[in-house]
Amino acid sequence: MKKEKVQERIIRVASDLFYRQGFNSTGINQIIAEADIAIGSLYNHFTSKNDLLQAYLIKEELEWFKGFEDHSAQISEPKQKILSLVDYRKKLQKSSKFAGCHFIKIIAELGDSSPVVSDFAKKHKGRQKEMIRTLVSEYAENKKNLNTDLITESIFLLIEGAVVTSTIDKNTNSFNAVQKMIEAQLP
Amino acid sequence: MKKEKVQERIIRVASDLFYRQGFNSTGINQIIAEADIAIGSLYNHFTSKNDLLQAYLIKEELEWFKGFEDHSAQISEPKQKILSLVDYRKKLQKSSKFAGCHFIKIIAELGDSSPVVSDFAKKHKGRQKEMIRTLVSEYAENKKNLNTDLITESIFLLIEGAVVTSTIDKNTNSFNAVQKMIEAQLP
DNA sequence: GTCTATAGACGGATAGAC
DNA sequence: GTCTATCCGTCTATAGAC
Repeated sequence: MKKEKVQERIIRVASDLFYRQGFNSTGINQIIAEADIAIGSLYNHFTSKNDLLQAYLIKEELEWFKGFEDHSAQISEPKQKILSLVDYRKKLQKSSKFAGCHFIKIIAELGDSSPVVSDFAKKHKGRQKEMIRTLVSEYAENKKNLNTDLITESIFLLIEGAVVTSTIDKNTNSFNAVQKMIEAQLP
Repeated sequence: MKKEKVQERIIRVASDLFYRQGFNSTGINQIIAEADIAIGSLYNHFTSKNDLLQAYLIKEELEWFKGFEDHSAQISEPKQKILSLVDYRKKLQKSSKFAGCHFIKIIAELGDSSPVVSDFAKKHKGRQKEMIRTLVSEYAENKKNLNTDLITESIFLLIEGAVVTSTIDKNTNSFNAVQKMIEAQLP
């Protein structure tokens, strides 16, 4: 196992705190304390707290897609892969104790105050939706009369709704309805 | 027109700021400046900033249901009333410049740090869902073979997903898919 | 890289005079 | 109700010594 570099440790600790406590509620002092580094060291690697926020978003973006790839590696059939995506989001919610989606959270906290962050979140969600669209299109290839655009959009919205609902309810019930709806829409 | 009392003005200004900027990003000083009152006056009406947060949530809860009542007053047919709910959420998003759902926002910002707030949001979403359930049940009365529980859950999730998606995308496209899905599920 | 010190602004909240 | 002054803490960020 490779030794974790200082910069990586900073990002890991900061990401964890940003996610669990919120960006505004997390101070520089807490980050350096938990990462066990000096403040000078932090500002040697990052120019500002906002710079750390960028690194956080990039890290979560990469991990999200990498995590799904690993989770669904054994599955090739499109419909099963879509159901595996639902299962992936459910798993993420459970392992984070229902902390919610990183990108929905940061947008809720920052609003439009940071165009860079808004843009990043928008593109991230766009990539998620395109991934679903690809899978739905694959599934629809040898079927007929399937409205792939509407199915894509509704699966995407159902999953997003299930994530926010499970964050509020602190359980995974909402994902079950999503799975049933997908079964109904992909006969 | 009745003259707005000081306490009402404080709540109105604070609510607006909490919603647009976020709770943590809104300071007491900004609230008293925009409400044009003295700080002593604020603490005469509210014991703390958290006390103001409670008042904010209660206000938004009441206004949400009152707003929907007004919006759908002319409509009695259940299916049309559900579609009117979608239209209501769309309208709220447009008029707030896509600032999102008050309750999803505050949960995203505070996480589990305030059980009172978490509980309030959970109950609010529960009331929304029960309202949908009532309408779906009414609709299903003289139909057969409709899974009202699943339809209720999926409509609720679709709407929640559409709200967060429209908040990120800054447009109302997502609501169109919801309306089409409802049409499909309520034949 | 480490440490401590500190700037400078702002946070919530309180007290006293009017 | 208004006003000003102030306490005390925390915030991000910088500077200097080792």
